[in-house]
Amino acid sequence: MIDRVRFAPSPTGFLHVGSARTALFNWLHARSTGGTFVLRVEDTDAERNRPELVSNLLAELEWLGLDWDEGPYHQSERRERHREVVEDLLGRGLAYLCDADNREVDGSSVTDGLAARFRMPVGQRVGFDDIVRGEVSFATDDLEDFVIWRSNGSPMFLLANAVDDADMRITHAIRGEDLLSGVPKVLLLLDAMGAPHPTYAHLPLLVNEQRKKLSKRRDDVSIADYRERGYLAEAMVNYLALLGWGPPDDVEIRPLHEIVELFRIEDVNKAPAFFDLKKLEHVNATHLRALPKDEFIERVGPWIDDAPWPADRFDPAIFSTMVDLVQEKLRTFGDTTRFVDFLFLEDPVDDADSWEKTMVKGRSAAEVLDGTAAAFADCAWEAGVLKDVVAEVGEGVGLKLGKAQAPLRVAVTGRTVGPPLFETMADFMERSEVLRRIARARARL
RNA sequence: GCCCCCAUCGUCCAGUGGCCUAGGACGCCGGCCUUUCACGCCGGUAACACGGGUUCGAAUCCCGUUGGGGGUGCCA
Repeated sequence: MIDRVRFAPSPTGFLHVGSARTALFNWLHARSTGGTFVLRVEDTDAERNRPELVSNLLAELEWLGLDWDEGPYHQSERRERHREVVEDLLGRGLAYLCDADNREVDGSSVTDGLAARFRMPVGQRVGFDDIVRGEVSFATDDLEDFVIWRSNGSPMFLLANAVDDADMRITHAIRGEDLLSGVPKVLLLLDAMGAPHPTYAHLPLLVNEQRKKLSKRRDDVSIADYRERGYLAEAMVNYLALLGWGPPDDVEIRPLHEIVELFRIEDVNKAPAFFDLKKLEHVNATHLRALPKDEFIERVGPWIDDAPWPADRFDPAIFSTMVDLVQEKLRTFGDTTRFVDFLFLEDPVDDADSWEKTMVKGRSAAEVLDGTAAAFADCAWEAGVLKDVVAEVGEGVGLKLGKAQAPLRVAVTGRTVGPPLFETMADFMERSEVLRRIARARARL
């Protein structure tokens, strides 16, 4: 029998990184074992039963490359089946109807205004063998009768979850540890239906710096936000795979297809993992550098289209050459424009920190600008020559090239950080424009 | 409160009784390279929460303590 796993998100309007990690681990298990990955939308709550919320979710899963084999099924479309199970339980006395004050009411069919509760057995212990956690058990005496059908005529999550897992013949329920304590109730429900138990694997939670479950309010948890900031899908899934799992050969940064080969759900750890943006950036930068130039240019397109310069000043040919100079310096696609914007902007940006650092606190800014302006006026317009000129001017005021080029760089590009300066000026900028920018900066001093 | 889970460098991962004077990665700190930044290279910092057992031997097994987290809805 082949394994059947499912990702069963509740549509909240966006894909949360924790959910993405759960989806990824389910997908990895399916792909690495030749199993089936089912997508099921848990929208029993009427509030969440909105198509546009679901389509966002699907789009992000597709972006991550997590393709599903079945579904998406919608729990909201299975209400009759859920009702049937509830009424069966009522008929057998395993559940009972109750009113708004939680008083038991006679009857064996669900009616408007009445909820149904599952009757918790007394004195039992419900246990299971979790793939990542081992043996886990709960005493039914610590649990209470729980609602399985709402008075508004809809099934509750646990009921729908149990019925759907059974009907869809799910063999492995791989999901977040926050759902661990709901397992005994589901098991009891499955037993009542005479359905087999799936094997559970509860993944450690993703936590923030305070070691609390990642929260929508305080933390950056939206996959879409990371995508928009210029993170690569391949970096995102690569990093997510590293939270709670590690490759046996210690090679952390690698393509998804290799992870599929190495992944085993039994190797997942139990301890919560901190979502470390610094490491994500490192993983992303590594994948970004590895992109072939053509592909980089194609994929960075949206950020270029969105750049702060006037569209008619942009020159694709210049940009293409600049890619050779800046691709290795970037951490995300979103970083790209600030490395090249000075070439396409009328005037360089005014970056306060850069100005402060070189023009105000730096030594001899005026002398360097005056000296280079004078020498640039009639020297050969070649990178090597420009470099020699700046080195010479620097020498005159006791600065090495590294320091001497700083004011010039800020005058021309607006920033202390950027591509190699002399090559860029010689190849892509007019002498007159460079002189204009030097003069412009000099006037501000 | 009650129930459940967790516990190796700041962080992620390795380690499943001897190969551990605990390994890799991110970060951080030095150095090299260098026209900035980055990359690359070299080096460094830094951990088995604590206390009892079991054993010839424990990061690895057991118990307890402490700490942290999750759950405890007619949300999922």
